[in-house]
Formats: sequence, structure tokens, C-alpha cells
Amino acid sequence: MPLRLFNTLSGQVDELFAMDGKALRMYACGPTVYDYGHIGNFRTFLQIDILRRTLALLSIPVRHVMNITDVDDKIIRNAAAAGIPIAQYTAPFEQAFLEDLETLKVQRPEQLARATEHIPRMVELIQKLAAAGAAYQTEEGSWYFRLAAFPDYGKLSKKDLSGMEDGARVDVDEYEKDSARDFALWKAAKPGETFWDTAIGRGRPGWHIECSAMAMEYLGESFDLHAGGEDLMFPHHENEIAQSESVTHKPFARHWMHVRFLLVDGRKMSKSEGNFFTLRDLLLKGYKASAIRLALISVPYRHQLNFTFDGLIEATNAIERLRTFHQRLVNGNFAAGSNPALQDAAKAAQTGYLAALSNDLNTAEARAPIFDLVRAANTAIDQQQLLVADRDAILAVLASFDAVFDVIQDSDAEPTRRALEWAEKAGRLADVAPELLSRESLTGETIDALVAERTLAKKQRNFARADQIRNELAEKGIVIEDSKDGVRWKRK
RNA sequence: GGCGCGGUACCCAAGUGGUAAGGGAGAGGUCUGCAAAACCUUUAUGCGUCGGUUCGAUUCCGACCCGCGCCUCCA
Repeated sequence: MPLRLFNTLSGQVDELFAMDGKALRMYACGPTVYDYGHIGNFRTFLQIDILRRTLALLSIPVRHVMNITDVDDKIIRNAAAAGIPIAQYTAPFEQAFLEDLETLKVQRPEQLARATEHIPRMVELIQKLAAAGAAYQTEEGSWYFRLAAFPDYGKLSKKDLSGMEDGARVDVDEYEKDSARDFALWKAAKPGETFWDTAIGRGRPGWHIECSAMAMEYLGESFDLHAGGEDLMFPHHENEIAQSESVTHKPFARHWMHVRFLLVDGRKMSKSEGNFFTLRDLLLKGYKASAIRLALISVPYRHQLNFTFDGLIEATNAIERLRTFHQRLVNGNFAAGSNPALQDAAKAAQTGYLAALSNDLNTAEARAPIFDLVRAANTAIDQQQLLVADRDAILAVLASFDAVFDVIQDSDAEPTRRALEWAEKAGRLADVAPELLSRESLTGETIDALVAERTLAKKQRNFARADQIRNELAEKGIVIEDSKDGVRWKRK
């Protein structure tokens, strides 16, 4: 089944395919590692992960490159303030970022590319631009892209800049430029700043040139898909196109995907608004990694997602239902045979699920048939009409659901444990929710012992004691469920 | 001001020219020692407002109201 994906460049939903018939070559703009990643960052990376996984599910091989911006003005400023080299400053944040991806089960791209490891490629590109007359150097040594040299500028973001007057807007850069809209390719080092000594002078790369150089390095002059957050569309991606196509005279990327920003409580997330959350903030508040993942992927990427704590709780509960159902299938005893009605239900779910994902990654629509199947199967189990072959068919559907959503397999304990460890080291223990601490304070063995004691009490019909134990555990976030197949407990 | 997106039940949210998926939450019921889980029933004659096109619009067109984003290297 082909994947249809909205293409910012064409302004419509186009089929996404590998133009050379081999692996689909995609480049996704990664983080600037100057701080811990926030949930807005992760919504973007998560949605790109949905794309990756959907492609895999559709048997479309992918070669995915993501940059790590480990040099920029903020990094230089912060490292200088801390009195350490920039690499020493960025390393922990890069590590934290990769760890956070793991927490959210975002698959690693085939290739990570650090800006600082590709300076020669950027210099080369700037030289080519200069040779083509599209770049110029100012007196203090910075290099700029000459916007006038690229008439197509604005084709991605559909902006018509021709009417814009030079100087109409005061630019943040202090360097003098030919035209206000010209953007930096290379920034000359100011006294005391980190710099690279290169053929085009001493300085550091501009942000945009990094992506052009690295994308071309790993994917070629022309590749299939370029993705990133909506804010990158202009000017970042527009600039990438200008730089790249001015040199190659080929389309840089054919397909462009932009993930919309999330809102928090209806407002754009920002530190000054007080609605700013890193992934780690949420883990310390006691929310599970899987719930955060589901909350951030359930609204399709082209829509604004309003992030709320209610939404997180909703996601938690939805996952719980799926996991309970999954366990029921795995642990239950079913008679041999196959029930045609359920076989059909499983097929319908699979078809509906794939169709929704293939249709511009409609994750919201994709969930529905899965839950339809859950209800049908639960009903059948209650009526003892679910047979072994049905169980297998349904498990297969759940597996393909999890191949993209990845929330049923429970691995929430590890990220939470890691976050608590980090909080201790980082002096953030004060931010840990008390409920989380009490929930984590009980070991599995302790709980097992209490559960066993309760089961015994029940056998002796000492219900007062049994309920007492259940209540005590409940207060600490441990839920006990009796079932035909025995007692099970879980951390809420 | 320019560009763009959205307003669907208590909340989140999909969707189509023919009369509204799914999730969460709530209520009642079945089951249970009691719970939990699961299942059943239930919660929009209604899809921002007002017009228009149409046999028929939530879905197309227009106007208006409201919210949001981008236009400052913030994903």
C-alpha cells in the first residue's frame, strides 16, 4: 500500500516514494543540544517516528538522517558562561536527548550527523556558492547568501518577498549585509569566541548551511523527503533550498513534511507563559512514558495538539485497556478452532488501521478499528466464542498496531527509574511527585508477599484483612485485580 | 497588515454531499464476598453563527464571530 503524505511544497497530499526505487531517503531536522528537550520537540520527533514506522509497516525501506546541532550562538554563549569548551557543554544534552528518544521509543535514524563534524563540507558548499555568485563575504569576514541570486525563494512557504523593502525590518545580526533578507552562511568569530580556522576564514557555520551540507553528504544532491517542525518551514527550510539548489540546480528534496506545533492549555508553550515542560518534568510528575508517547501521537501531525494533563490521564487509561486486553489474550485458555466472525473482525481492523495510517498518517483514525476489535474480542471471550486461531489473528493485529504506536508492550518502569536517578543527580528530587515516590518505594517482592497474604486471607474468608491489604496497596498506587486465572497487580 | 489552520457531545477527536468513527469520563446493569477488570445499555435530530447552491450539507460557496499558529535561527 502506498503512503500518501501532505507535501508542503506541492500544497497537496502526494504519494511518498523513493525516486531511485531503493530506500527512501529522508532528512529530519534534529535538536540544538543546548538544553533538555521539551514535549514540543518530542511531538515533532514522535510524529517523524510514526512516519518511519508506518513506512516500515508498508515494507518501504528507509534511510533516515538526523542532524544534531552542536554549535550555535546559544551554545557558544552558554558554554562561555560555564567556562567550558562547547563540546563539553553539549555532550550531556546530546546524551540526554538520545536517552529521551529511547524513553519515548522513538527509533534512532540510520544516521546521526553532528554539525561540528562536518565543517569542511559546509566550507566547501559556501565556496561553491561564492563561485556561483550566490554568496559574498562582508568586511569583518562573515559570509552571506545573496537572496537576489535565487528567484525561487519562498516557493516552500509560499511567501512572496519581492514586495518586501530592504531595511524594513531590523535584523538581529549586527553584521552589515547587502540586503536585509540575506542570511548568514558563516559567522566570523568575534574575540574570544569558538572558531574553526578554514579556507573561508575563522568562524563558525550558520545554522542553515549545516543541514544542506549534511543532507547532501549522506543523501545526495536530491533526495525524497525533508521533515521538521512547522517553524522550520520559514526561514530554515527555505534557506536550505536556496543554498542547495543554487549549487546543484536540482530539486533539493522532493517532498516536505512539517509537524504542527503543540499548544499547552491552549497556548503556545513558552518558558515565560509558565506552561513549559520537558519530558523529564512529566516523568517526575509520575506520568508514564507510554502515556506521553500516546498523547503526543494521537492527534495527527498536521493538526495543533493541545497538550493537557487530562489528555495524559486519558492516554494512560486507554493504554491500560489495551494492555489488559493483550494480557487476556496471551494468558487465556482458548479452545481450538477459528470463529469466522472474529477472523473477519481482525481482518477489518487490520485493513482499516493500515488505510488510516497510509492516508497522511491519520493516527486518530487508525486507533478506532483497533478499539473496535478489542470490544468485539472481549465480548467473544466473555461468551467463550474466541478460539485459538482467533487469538493468534488478533495478536497479529495488535502486533502491527504496536509496530507503529508501540504502547502495548510495557517498558514504562525503566524510563521512570532512570528519571528518578537523574533527578537525584541533578538535584531535582523536590520536583518528584510524592505519589511516584510511594509507588516506587515498594519492591515487586514486597507487593507479591502482600498479595499472597491477601489471597490467603480471602481463602479463610477474612475479608476485612484482605480489603485492608488491598486498600493499603491502593494508596500507594498498586491496583489488585482478581480474575479466574489468578490475582494480578499493577502500578497505576 | 500578509500567509495559514481550526471551531463536532462533559473532555480529546475522526469523518463524509444523503442524515455523525474511536478514546476518556459520567450514569444504570451483568459478573464479584466486596471491588477491579471485562461486557451490555446510556450521553450531539446535532457538527461556531447567518445566508446561498442542492432533492438533500456537518461536509460545497459567501459573509460574520471566536480561537490558534507563522511572518524574529522557537520542534
